[in-house]
Amino acid sequence: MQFQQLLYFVAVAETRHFTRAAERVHVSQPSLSQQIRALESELGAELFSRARGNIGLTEAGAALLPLARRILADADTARLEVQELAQLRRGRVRLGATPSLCTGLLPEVLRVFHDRHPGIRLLIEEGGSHDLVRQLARGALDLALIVLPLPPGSPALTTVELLQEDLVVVSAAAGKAPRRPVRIADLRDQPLVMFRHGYDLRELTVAACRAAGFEPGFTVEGGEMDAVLGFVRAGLGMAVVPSMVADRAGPGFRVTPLAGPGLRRTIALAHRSDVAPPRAARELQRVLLESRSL
Amino acid sequence: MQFQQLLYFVAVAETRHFTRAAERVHVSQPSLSQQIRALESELGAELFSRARGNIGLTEAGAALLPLARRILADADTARLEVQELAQLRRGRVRLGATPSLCTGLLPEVLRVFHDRHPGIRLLIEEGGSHDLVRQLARGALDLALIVLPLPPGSPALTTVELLQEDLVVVSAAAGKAPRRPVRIADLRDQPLVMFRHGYDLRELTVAACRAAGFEPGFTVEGGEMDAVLGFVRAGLGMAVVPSMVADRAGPGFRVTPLAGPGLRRTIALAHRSDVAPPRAARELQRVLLESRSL
DNA sequence: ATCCACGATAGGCGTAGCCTATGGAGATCA
DNA sequence: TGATCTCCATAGGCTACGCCTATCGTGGAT
Repeated sequence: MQFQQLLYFVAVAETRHFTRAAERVHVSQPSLSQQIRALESELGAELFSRARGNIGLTEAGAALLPLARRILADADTARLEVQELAQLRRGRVRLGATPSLCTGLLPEVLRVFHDRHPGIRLLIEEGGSHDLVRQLARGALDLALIVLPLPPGSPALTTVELLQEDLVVVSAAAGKAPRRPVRIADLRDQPLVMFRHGYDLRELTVAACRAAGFEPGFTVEGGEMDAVLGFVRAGLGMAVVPSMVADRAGPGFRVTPLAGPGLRRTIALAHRSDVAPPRAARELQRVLLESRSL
Repeated sequence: MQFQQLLYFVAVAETRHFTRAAERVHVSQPSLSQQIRALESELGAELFSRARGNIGLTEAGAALLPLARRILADADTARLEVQELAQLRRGRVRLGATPSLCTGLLPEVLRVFHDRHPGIRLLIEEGGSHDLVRQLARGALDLALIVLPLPPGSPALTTVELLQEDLVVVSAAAGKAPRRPVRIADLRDQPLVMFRHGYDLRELTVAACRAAGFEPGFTVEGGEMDAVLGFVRAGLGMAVVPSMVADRAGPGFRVTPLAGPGLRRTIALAHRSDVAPPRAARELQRVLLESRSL
């Protein structure tokens, strides 16, 4: 049984005419006749009663017709569905990102992407780089924005550097924070507000303090980015955050750059190396990389 | 898109393994790979993520899978249905027969047929030969038991002689009917009970009387075979009926053969010449012809 | 480092499906 | 009745596709 045989069969059943059916399906009449014969022979029953000038369905033909129609319709549906997925009219992308990027970079980029491909659902997984890497490997994410370098022992991921961001110190506008760049060492004995475990920023900041020779102390600890900023504005202490976040934090903050080499972190796009990401994920990756040059 | 491509696709989706899928569908692994590629290329999307040792469906593949399954299931159903029809496990025969045959020949033959093919519905149309011929031509009947010769101007029908039956005179057992064969001419001035219009027996009997030089008169006229026999038994008159019917009529009747050439009629099976009857009808025809030799 | 498992690639073969040309059998009309 | 027309079936040839075997390439395991 072949699709074109069913197609020809339906055409003959509907036109009650071999020649006209052949025209309708764009094959020569003998080819159509031959295929109908082949179908009949395979099924072991005549499908049409071939009376001169009055072609009609046999019982077997009548039984086959609705099934043939449904099979052809399903095949069309299949083509359409897959095409829509391929053409980004439908689908989804599962994107992982660190909390700071979720508030900083993503909103604008996702808006652009959504405007271009309104049919694609965007599923955002907010988490630390470490968790994101694991989820990528598991196939639970298509794409993730992570902080380089990858933790040691990571599965095979392909990464593309997206941007580097400087870390800055934010404090309450009414506070006593200096305006000139500060060194990490200057943070010794300063009240600090710190993110919950899981934020790469936490590990990075703590490591920097230790490198400068002191163990930081936290007046408040835990909470997401917004909470931390709130604590800072309330005067509970300072915090080290990406400059991008600090810039958007609004009034009530004093932003102080870090002196010397400062602190930077490299944000990269990552996906599994062994599997090409879905079409929609590749497109989102493109949009993300494109956003870099804006 | 081809059926075997969908079959291979489902096999790979279910085994998550090209080599094992190839074994399952009994083709070589390269052939299967090639067909999957062809399908992917036609649909314009990858269907599988080919990670080492972990073949998985892409979104497109996931969208296709249920449709592919349904298409294949429908194809199987189609094969099965048509085969059941062809193998006489299902279906119907529309058989036309004259009233006398319905009561005489048919019950036994239909019982035999039904025992052999319990899935076939038997639709019996009782009517005069003339009507039956018209219904055959219209395609409303597959097969009919008619009286030969065909009326002039009949459409193209193929007939097979089935049997010849003698006509006899039945009368009430208590009546004065002679026991020796009678001639048609002897029926002059005898009270006759006659079938309704439409019975071929009526035309035949009346024609025979006229040929013998008289116009028959009827004491009762109309009614089906059973009614006529009832009138005869009640002593209302005699009737000319097929010997087969007379034999089964039971007690209360005297059966008198007709002398000389007598009256015979030829019963034949008829079907349209331009269309082969359905499988089930051909089978019924076979059983009918077979019954002749019993 | 070597081997193994597994999917991809290459090349050859047979046939299935399509084409054009033609046959043959009912309808139709002069 | 015969000529023509219509329409499906048949014949023969060509191409392309699907299948095969043999081999390669590459990750993962020993």
